[in-house]
Amino acid sequence: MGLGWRRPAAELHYFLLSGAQPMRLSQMVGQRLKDAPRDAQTASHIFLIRGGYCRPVSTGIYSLLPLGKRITAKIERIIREEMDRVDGQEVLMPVVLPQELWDESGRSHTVGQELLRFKDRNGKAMLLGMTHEEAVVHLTRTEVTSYKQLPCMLYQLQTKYRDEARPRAGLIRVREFTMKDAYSFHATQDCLERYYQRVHEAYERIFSRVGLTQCVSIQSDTGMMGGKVSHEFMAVAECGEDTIYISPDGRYKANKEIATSGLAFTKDAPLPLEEVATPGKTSIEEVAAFLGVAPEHTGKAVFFVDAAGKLIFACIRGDFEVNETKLRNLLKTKELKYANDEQIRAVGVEPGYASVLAVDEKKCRIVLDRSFAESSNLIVGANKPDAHLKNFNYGRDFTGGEVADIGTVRAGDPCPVTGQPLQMLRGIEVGNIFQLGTTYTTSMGCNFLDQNGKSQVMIMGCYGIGIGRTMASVMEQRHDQYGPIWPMSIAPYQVHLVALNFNQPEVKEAAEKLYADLQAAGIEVLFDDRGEKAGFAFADADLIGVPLRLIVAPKSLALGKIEFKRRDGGRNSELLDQAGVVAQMRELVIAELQVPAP
RNA sequence: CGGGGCGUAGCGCAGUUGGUAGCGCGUCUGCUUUGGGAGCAGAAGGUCGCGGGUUCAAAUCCCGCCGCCCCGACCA
Repeated sequence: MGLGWRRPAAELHYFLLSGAQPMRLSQMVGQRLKDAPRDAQTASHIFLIRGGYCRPVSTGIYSLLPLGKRITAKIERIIREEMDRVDGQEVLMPVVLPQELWDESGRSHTVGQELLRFKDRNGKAMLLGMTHEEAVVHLTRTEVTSYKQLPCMLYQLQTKYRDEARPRAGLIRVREFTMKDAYSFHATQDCLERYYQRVHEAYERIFSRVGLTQCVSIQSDTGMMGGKVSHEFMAVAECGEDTIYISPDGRYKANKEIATSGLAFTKDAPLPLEEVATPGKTSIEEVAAFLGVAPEHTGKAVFFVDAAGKLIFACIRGDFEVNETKLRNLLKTKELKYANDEQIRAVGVEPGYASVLAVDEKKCRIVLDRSFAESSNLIVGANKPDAHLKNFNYGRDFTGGEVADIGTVRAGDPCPVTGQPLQMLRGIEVGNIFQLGTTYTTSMGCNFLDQNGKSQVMIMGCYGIGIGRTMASVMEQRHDQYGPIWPMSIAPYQVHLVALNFNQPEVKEAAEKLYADLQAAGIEVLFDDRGEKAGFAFADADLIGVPLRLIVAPKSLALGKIEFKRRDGGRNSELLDQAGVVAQMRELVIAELQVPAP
């Protein structure tokens, strides 16, 4: 195609992608679109499609176009560097795995429909890997057999498939995606914990280097695994699926599933229990309004059915919501559904007017949130239609059930550590790290011989990062109304060269020369050689989001100048001397890559 | 899995009472333009999501299915 590629300057070779040619926009595959598909709603989804970064193939399944591939390649490169810095060794494990491997770990039975299973031509049960603990243990248990080989860490960048119930928001939640997954093996728990900390620091460097402006690590729900430590790295973004709470000084960070508040509840002197008529008032809002009190003076009853079909009677103060994850963890049940009226009546409770007083505890399990048990004189159901009880006091009127923290924290509730009001944010989970322990190494027999020649079970950690999701998250955090504003570290190109009035010989000549000189200086340059009108060219440049932009045009050229504009600088631009442009671009690129000049 | 919405050209959309499909953007050709998504002239591009039914006639009415999006549930 006669792209005029030249060998980059040796000292900058490090920063270039292998085989990364410069590109003429007239030849680049991937149209920019004026309108986004109607279903694209979040910023990253809109710009990923409009900018020609990727295209949908099926629900939650995308092809990456050259622009998107260049960005993910740079993210992957940064990840490789940081994984190598913590002594990781890159491997590649298969996407298609035999089910028998997952039978060994037991996960073929415990994982639900998210795991895509199929049979090969011989009828052998196969599956698509959604994570690779089994595969990596399969490798390690034969390759690593001595304490002398420990600790070790293997990582890969590989396609994962999860048959997600509901993909959404472009690349943020998909079914097929590239993940960096890493697995470490240790002889001792202490070694795992020290290594875990190193990976935590590597992750902080990764997310900083790829240009996330706000990324926090929070301790996360360890679910029924119990006792294991894990952290989620959350990119703060409005469209995030997870809710996180942070104290103003950052000392406390937790996600909705495990967050607690430092709320103190006060006990007033108990008043006599009294029945009041509340005809037709079944919800907290109705009852509170009807009786002229605030919701915090009421008690709410919420009914669930657990996996075994047992009814759960949850009590919480009227102004709080039950946190289903906390309740599920407390009950050690996998599944929790809202109960229907029939199921509620079956234990002798009147829906809408429920009271713990008349319940047979043998038929259902009663859990009381602290907000309910530690408040006084609450309005609760009278367990008969059209009536409530005033001045209910736990401890006096009822003593059964179990008291626990099953409430959802609200924005502004006091931090349990600092007492300051908690800030509530939305986040995208871009990575997680997990002290797995011996779950897989025990079940799959991954052992080593220690100094005494005794067989021991290896202790394991695992560490994931979603690549496409990271790209989308950076886009969520760094964009304006026109498109993304890429940081130099992952920008698809470093300089966007626009030629206006490209049909004029002097423009063409100057632009072609500048294009060649930028390449020769080792700079990744995207050359808009289409000769489109300025507005058209600029709108495309904004969608591509390259940090540095040079414009060759007749007016400035007549003065011996090249116009220079930053993507993050609004519409401001300055004129640079033609002679010094390449050197200046080189300096800026190097400076913004945050590495010392060679 | 529950609730809601949508399937007509690459993208965004219109299509009335049933009469044999159109607009804008994009694409191609020519000319004119050239600093924030230009103008004129011409052209290409459609199993109207799929299957069945009603009818002389279906994008339009009826039945079934599929796909896609949003909210919720679920999520090693």
